[in-house]
Amino acid sequence: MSNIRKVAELAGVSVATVSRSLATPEMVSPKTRAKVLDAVERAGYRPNQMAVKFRSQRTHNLVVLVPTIANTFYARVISGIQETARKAGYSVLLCNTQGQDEIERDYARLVSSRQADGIIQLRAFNPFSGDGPTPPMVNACELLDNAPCPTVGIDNRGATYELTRHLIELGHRRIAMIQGPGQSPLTRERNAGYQEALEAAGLEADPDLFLPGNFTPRSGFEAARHLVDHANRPTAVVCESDEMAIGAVQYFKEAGLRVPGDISVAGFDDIEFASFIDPPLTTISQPAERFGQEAVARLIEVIEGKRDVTPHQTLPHRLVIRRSTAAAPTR
Amino acid sequence: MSNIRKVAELAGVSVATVSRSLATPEMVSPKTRAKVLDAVERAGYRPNQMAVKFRSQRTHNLVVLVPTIANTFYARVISGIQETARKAGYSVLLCNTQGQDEIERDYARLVSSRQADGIIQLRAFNPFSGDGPTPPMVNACELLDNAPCPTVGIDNRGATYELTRHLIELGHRRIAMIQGPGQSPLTRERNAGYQEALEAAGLEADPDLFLPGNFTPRSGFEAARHLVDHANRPTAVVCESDEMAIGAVQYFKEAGLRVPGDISVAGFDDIEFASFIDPPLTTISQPAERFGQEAVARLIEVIEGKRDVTPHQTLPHRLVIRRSTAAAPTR
DNA sequence: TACCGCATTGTAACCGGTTACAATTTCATT
DNA sequence: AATGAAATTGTAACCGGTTACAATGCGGTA
Repeated sequence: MSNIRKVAELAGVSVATVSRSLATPEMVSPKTRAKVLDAVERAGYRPNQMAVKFRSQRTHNLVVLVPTIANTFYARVISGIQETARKAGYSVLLCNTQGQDEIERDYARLVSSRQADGIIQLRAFNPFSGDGPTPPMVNACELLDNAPCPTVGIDNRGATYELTRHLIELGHRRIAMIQGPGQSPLTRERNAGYQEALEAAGLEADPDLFLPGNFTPRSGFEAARHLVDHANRPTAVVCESDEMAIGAVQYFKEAGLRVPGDISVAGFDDIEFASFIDPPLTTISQPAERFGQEAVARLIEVIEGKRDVTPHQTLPHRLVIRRSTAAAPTR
Repeated sequence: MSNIRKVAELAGVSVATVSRSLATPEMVSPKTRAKVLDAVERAGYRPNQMAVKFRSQRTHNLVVLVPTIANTFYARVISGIQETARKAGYSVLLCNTQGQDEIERDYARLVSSRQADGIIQLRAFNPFSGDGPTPPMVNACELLDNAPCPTVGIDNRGATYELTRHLIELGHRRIAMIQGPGQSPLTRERNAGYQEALEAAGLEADPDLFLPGNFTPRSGFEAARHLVDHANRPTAVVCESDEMAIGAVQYFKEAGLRVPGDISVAGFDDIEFASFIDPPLTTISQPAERFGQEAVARLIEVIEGKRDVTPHQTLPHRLVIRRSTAAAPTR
């Protein structure tokens, strides 16, 4: 494999001149540069980027921690990350972590071992906690409380409030909630928005209508089963993801219920399939690609040592009303 | 940032001994190793992996070229890649290419510039063509003809044949086909399987029933519109992806047709949503994660210079019959 | 012609590891 | 105690770039 010294020899100049011809051409006379470029061509020379990165102590790699790439919402965020990173000259090291702390800590070591300049986390977990000062990191999707890093997201509480309120305005009084996983701030925020909307309307929150889920269609399907079995069935369900909403709709239909005739279902995220199922889903649309774009922009600012990087960035969401929600059945 | 020389000084040994204590502990006496490990601890030393990679000329990075990460089938393949790569000590550089040759060639340079050891391509395009000898590369998903590299996939022709035959056996005579994008070998193979099944049953292929698509729900939706407008509407449709099948089903239902009562729809891939829509999709299940696993295994073999790496690997598919296909309506 | 300043080019140190080879130590054997 | 092989450790070159600093070349001016 040809290196800079071979090129220097071929061109009859020093290695420094070769390096400068490629990196800072304005420092080299046009005549010399032409000689060098010709030698580069003849030698089939490609700079060894590992050497460059090693020498410059800057890898131009970004680590992205994603719980599961098979989630279409995350896929959109990643597309945004990828696109912006590419434009800024960064490569993306994508890590599928299944939401496991241990795996995330493991991948986070890519930064500590200087294989990457920074990290974008899509989940509310700090893989560096207790490890000294946090390296450049940004959180996309979730707005953390007392975050150790800048975050990008929507107003989850407000969005869920709107979604719930939409159902209340349609006359629903018993409204169930199928939650996201664990006790992530995201789930907490959405739960809070739901509760607040009920309270504001003077409705009682029935703990039996508060079901756990994990963002997969299957978990929505299972949760729906519980609701149908419930003595006092709700007339509407808010789901914290479209995937779960799709699973729930499917269970209701299999159980012989009409959506939205007998029960209204709302989702969250507005994934592409949301408008291609029957009935098309009422949901909250999030600017997922922009999450990725902004997250990369913030991260690069941190990496480049910019001061006062915006700590929280709240992007706009949008309530999208489709046909899965309708007036509550008149008992 | 502490380096190996600081540790050596702290431990009172040479840098070589520090290096050996970490990389080949059996070459160092237990007593010395203990001293070194203690010094490593005290110095908070983390080896600079960029230096290691640069020196060893092996990056342990793999580039993955994916047309769009937002496709749940590709997402599964990537999960398989990721998992296997991780176990083998490789990191994955994920590149969303939107199926554009130029972007792919660009990312492929990550290998030529020695930022990665090899590349996994999910599309039928050789980003190195005309660039001298092809670096380590493997193609997952598509079985190329005269491939420049090992490939992993299913028997697309056979699978589509089975799927079409299933519809024929249900009594369908007019069967439409919504195709994949462009003239990829994958699309060609599937088209061929469809044609062969028709021929074998003595059916005429109507070119009007042969519609273009691009794997998205929207393209399936649009293609379905053409079919419904057609004077002599088909009674069944084979789609080359579940996404398109879901879009098609949605259009048929909006147009007042019953699926499968009036028209049967079959998909391809068996994505997670396939069983969570109404009606659940008849489809071909592919071992997507295994594509990724096997592709990585083959690629590592190539990288490590193993000879006679299996050139084509055909994995088993499975016809999954659900409720979106049924007997043809009796005129 | 001698001298100065600027543009261009060359020399060599450096980044942080790995490893070939040499030097030293250890320890069983004679 | 002397000997020698094996185990352990040290020295220094090396990977392929970048860049500080020194050296050289060139044109213009006194």
